[in-house]
Order: sequence, then C-alpha cells, then structure tokens
Amino acid sequence: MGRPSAREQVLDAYEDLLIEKGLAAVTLDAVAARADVSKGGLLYHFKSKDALLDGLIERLLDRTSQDTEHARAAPEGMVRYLLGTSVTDADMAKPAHRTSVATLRLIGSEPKADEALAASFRMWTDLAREYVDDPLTAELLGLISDGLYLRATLMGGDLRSPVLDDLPEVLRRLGITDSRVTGDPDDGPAGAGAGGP
Amino acid sequence: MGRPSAREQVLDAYEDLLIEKGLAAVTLDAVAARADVSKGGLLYHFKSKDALLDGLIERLLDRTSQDTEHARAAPEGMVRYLLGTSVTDADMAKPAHRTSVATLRLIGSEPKADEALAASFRMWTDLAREYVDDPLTAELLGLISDGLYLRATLMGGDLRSPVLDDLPEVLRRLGITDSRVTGDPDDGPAGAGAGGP
DNA sequence: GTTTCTTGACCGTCCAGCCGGTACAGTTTG
DNA sequence: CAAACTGTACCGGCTGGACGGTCAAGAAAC
Repeated sequence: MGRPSAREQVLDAYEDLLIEKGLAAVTLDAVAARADVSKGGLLYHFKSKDALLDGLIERLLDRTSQDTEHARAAPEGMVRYLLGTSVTDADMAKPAHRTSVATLRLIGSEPKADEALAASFRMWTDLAREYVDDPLTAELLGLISDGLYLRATLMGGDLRSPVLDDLPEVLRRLGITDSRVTGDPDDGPAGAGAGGP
Repeated sequence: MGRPSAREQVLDAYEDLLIEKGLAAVTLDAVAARADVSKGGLLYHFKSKDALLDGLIERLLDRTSQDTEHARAAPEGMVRYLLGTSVTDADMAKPAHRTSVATLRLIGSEPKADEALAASFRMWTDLAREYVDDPLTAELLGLISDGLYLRATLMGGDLRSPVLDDLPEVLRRLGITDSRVTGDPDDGPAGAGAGGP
C-alpha cells in the first residue's frame, strides 16, 4: 500500500482484460501493454502467469474481507449493501466488486480461483449468518447474492432485476425485519445516525 | 447424416474434459483422444474448435428446452425439480445438467457461451413466471437456482445446502403453496410439512 | 556503488488447423 | 461379374504462429 506501483497497475490491467475481453484474451503481452509496462517489467513483479493469478486471489480475499467489514457499518443495512452491489454497481466502480467479477471469469479454468471465490462467498454467508438467526434465511440470502453475481457476469452491464426495485418486499418474504439488517428506521434511530462505534 | 455416433461421442468428450479438467486442458487432441477418434476425425465432424463450441451450445439450448418441458410434468413439482437437480444430481447423470455445468466452465472465455447460458437460464425463469403469478417470487426462484448452479461449479461434488433439507419451508417463505408447483397435496394456509422454529 | 526496477529481443513449447493419405460402401459402365 | 469411379468417414504427421518465460543490458533510485 502507499505507492501507486506498477504492481497494482498490472493487477488492474489483468482485471480489466478479464472483464472486458475474457480469459482467452489475457496473455502476458496483453496485460503488460494494458498496464503500460513491458513484459519483462510485468514478470519482474510476478514471476509467472500463475503468480499473477495468486496476486489476483490475494487481492480478492483481501478486498472481500474489507468489504464485509464495510457492510457491517453500511447505513443502508447489511443486506441492502450485499444485494445492491452486484446490481447497482454495473460499471464496477467498487474495487471489491470489480475483482470479484474478474475472478468469476476464471471459473472452471483455474481451480485456485474456484476455491478463492468459494471462500469469498463464504465470507458473505458467514456475515449473513451472523446477522440473521435463521440459517435457512442466511442461506437463501447467500444464494440470491451468488445468483446476482453470476448474472452480472453473464449479462454484462444491462442487468435489471425486480429484486432491486422491491427489496423491502424481498426482505419481508425472507422473514427479515431487523432494522440493523434492513437499514429501515424500523424502531428508533437504527444505523443512519452513526453516532460512533 | 443418419447415425450420430462419432459426433455425439466427440461432444460427450468435450463436456467430460471441460468438467473434469477445465478449459485449459481442452485441446483438439485431448478431445479426440477422449472420444476415441483421431484429430482428423474430429475435424471432419466439426470444422474448427469454434464449431465444436457451437455444437455444445446447440446441445445446451436443445436439452434445456427439453428439460423445461420435462419439469412441467414432473411429479415432484416444477420447483422441486428445478432446485433439486443442481444439488441432488452431483454425479451429473442427467444430460441436460451435465451440459449446463460444462458450458458454465466457459464463462468469461467465450461470449457465445455466456449468451447461451443466459438464454438457458431465461428459459427457466420464464417457466417459473408461468407457474408463479408473482414476478418477484419467480425472480427469486431463478436467482436461487442460478446460485445453486454457480456453487455446484465452484465446489464440485460436495455441495451441501440447507435449502435441500428444508425445501418445503423455502417454498413457504417465497409464498408458494400451489400444489402444481410444489408437488405436495394442496394444503390449506395452516398446514406445513416441516415444523419450523 | 549497489539495489531496485524496466526493457525488448530471443527461445522452446504447444496447439489449431491443414493436407495428403486410407478404407470402404455404393453406383455406374461394359 | 468386375473394373472404374464417387462420396463418406476417418487418420495422423506437419507447420506456422502464438504465448509463457529467460536474459543481458541498462535506467533510476538510494
């Protein structure tokens, strides 16, 4: 952290290419060109293509755990934060989301990526379980979230889901009313006040 | 073209390799070897690697539409059929499921596959919408199903979800009681199969 | 001066697609 | 009948290009 190093640029370029052109287009030359470094420069920071993947995975795990922490404090509520991100953030401004979608492109080609994604999803499910007492509800939440992510990958930008438009109703269906989760001012100044930890 | 012998074998081998070894391991030589034909033989039936992909996609669309028809008549109910397949059929005995999972491995590498998968998922969502009046419920059903598929791909065989164990409760949460959908003998507003908390 | 970082030419491997074959089952011609 | 011909199905060696990775040589930072 600290310097906008070439290393980060390379990782960004790697993500960009994965998202925009797909795995097939990701060659060391292409990543290097996108990152405005030479191939040799790239290989100085990542000793192999596999090491590049490791870098992405590390970033994914890192950013996901940060993101789950962020969700805890989200004024709109944990669930809204969770479900909203994959749909709202179609242009992928949020780094964590971008990294997730990029890694999703590696499904089936890189076992390591599969594993990391599973771990990443598990972090969210664990968080959900922490907030929602009923395990089944938490599971459903996780599945819906995963489904949204999958669709975000398949459909690209134009993902429109009724789930967004009617989130309060979704929450009600799942049996979630806790304002800590929904972010609604259910009873009293729940989270919006932000009066400190 | 009368006897679809070698051609089908090649397509089967293609699926096998995608599922077991991933995209990286799929070369024309490997597919040919697996299918017990020579590379030349393979290329006789599929003029290029891309044509092989087209064959898989055609098969996916074909089998999916057959499968949705099958779901209509499923004695266990449409929803149970939909949600159950991805989890229960871990060994992928069902051809349609096998083809779906194989195609899932191409996400992010082959835009055509992305498109086909989206179309395939849409068939299921459309079916759900047909059975379930409320669009939101249908959407949630679709998302949960997609989520299960994604996890099936990520986790491989050992997919363990509470959703399976408590399907009646899931349906109840989503507001589905129609016996045509659940497969249960229609129960009144009171009755529920499982005793919830 | 040493360490950190960057470069681009170069090399070996791998693989998609090409192509010149083989086998064999009809079909036509004499 | 058989010889000659035709079309279908399949085989496997070859090659040209792409791609991952190496390296000797600097440039920049310290």
